[in-house]
Amino acid sequence: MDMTTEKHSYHHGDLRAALLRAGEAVLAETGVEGFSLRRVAREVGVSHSAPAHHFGDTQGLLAALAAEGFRQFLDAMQARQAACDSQDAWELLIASGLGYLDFTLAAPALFKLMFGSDRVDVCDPDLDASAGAAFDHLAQDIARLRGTSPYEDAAAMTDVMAAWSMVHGFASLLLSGRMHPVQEMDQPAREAFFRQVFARVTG
Amino acid sequence: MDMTTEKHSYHHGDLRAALLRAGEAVLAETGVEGFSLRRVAREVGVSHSAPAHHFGDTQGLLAALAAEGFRQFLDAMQARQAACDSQDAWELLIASGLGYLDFTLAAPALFKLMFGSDRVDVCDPDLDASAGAAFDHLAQDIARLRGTSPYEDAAAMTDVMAAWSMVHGFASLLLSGRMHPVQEMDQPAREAFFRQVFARVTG
DNA sequence: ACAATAAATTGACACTGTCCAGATGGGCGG
DNA sequence: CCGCCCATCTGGACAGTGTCAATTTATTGT
Repeated sequence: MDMTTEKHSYHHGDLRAALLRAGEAVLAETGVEGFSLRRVAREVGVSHSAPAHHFGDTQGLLAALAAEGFRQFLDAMQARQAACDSQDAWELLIASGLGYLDFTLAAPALFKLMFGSDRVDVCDPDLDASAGAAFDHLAQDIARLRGTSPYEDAAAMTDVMAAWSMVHGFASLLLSGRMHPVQEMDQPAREAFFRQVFARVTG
Repeated sequence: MDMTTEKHSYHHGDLRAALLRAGEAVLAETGVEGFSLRRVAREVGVSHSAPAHHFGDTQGLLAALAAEGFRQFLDAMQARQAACDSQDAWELLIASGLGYLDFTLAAPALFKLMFGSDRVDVCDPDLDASAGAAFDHLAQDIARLRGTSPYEDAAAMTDVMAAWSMVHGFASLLLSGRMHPVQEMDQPAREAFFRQVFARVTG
């Protein structure tokens, strides 16, 4: 009766996890548009329609990958904050922004999938939850900075949207290849430039 | 001679323009990921491989569509500025931002193609030119506001990047469906909210 | 042990993009 | 006026793709 508890090896071991791992690799290699379910199955060494039993269709697997992506995304922001010397609220917000950029540059295809693609089922509850957790993290950063929760204070929510728009636009344009001046910078220069840009958010 | 729709010309007047028109419609209907070259050909009423003679492959047609998109994009910003009462530099910049949003919401699939897709040939010279023209427009807005050209003054270029990141992030998140509070607003409320957010850029 | 059932395979269908050999007909020099 | 060249367009072929249906395989509960 137990449905999907990872107890023992069924046929493959646990195909679901293997498919996710291979799916992420294929996504990184081919991009969202070139992503192929059959290719992922081939990579793992199972038949072409094995994935359907775990994820339904392509949208299902991509939604699972996007959900996993949002968790890594949150991790990247928290990692930067953990490595932050100061505990100043503003420095911590900057750290989140730098983590945002870290993730974007480390996993561009995943980033595009999470934010740009039509091929992912946006109604997936797991995806919605992990995306919500990432949003909450940013809201918390602003709450620490402003002293009020964005969920109660409209002005603080405006701050959240401004900060999010700024860092997301910066990351997104960087990936789109249309921000030539910044693209040629090395990492330290790019981060210094980002600090200058992001400083505008507070006013 | 006559360029209006005349039926069943064995060599079809100008197929290139017809393919672009149909391509835009198909793109709007199916999105980037569902875009199909054969579908476009079917829509126009020619054989499935006719488009290749004008655009090479799918990337070629999509690049042409993206280039056309950047021109409409520039038009949208200029239209808002033309309808702007004040000639104040700040108000004109805001108008560009509102035009940016107009275009994004009117042609979401085209927007995603222009900025997010891997399926477009980014080296296409026509695409590069029209994208550059749109960028120049924004640079001019900042030049008018700051009194110095971004191409000569690094601080002004930082302003350009900040303004562009902000409006692009806002538009992009709106499309991605992950900015729920703003999504439920009607147009006047959304524009008022955008003004609040965008005001952060100057400080 | 045996049957129920989840997991994975196989085959089919309708698509897709791209290549290639072949028709079609307009524009050009003669 | 004719006939030829060649860009334009056609239709078939091939290798992929996603998704559905019917089977086979192996694990689990009783």
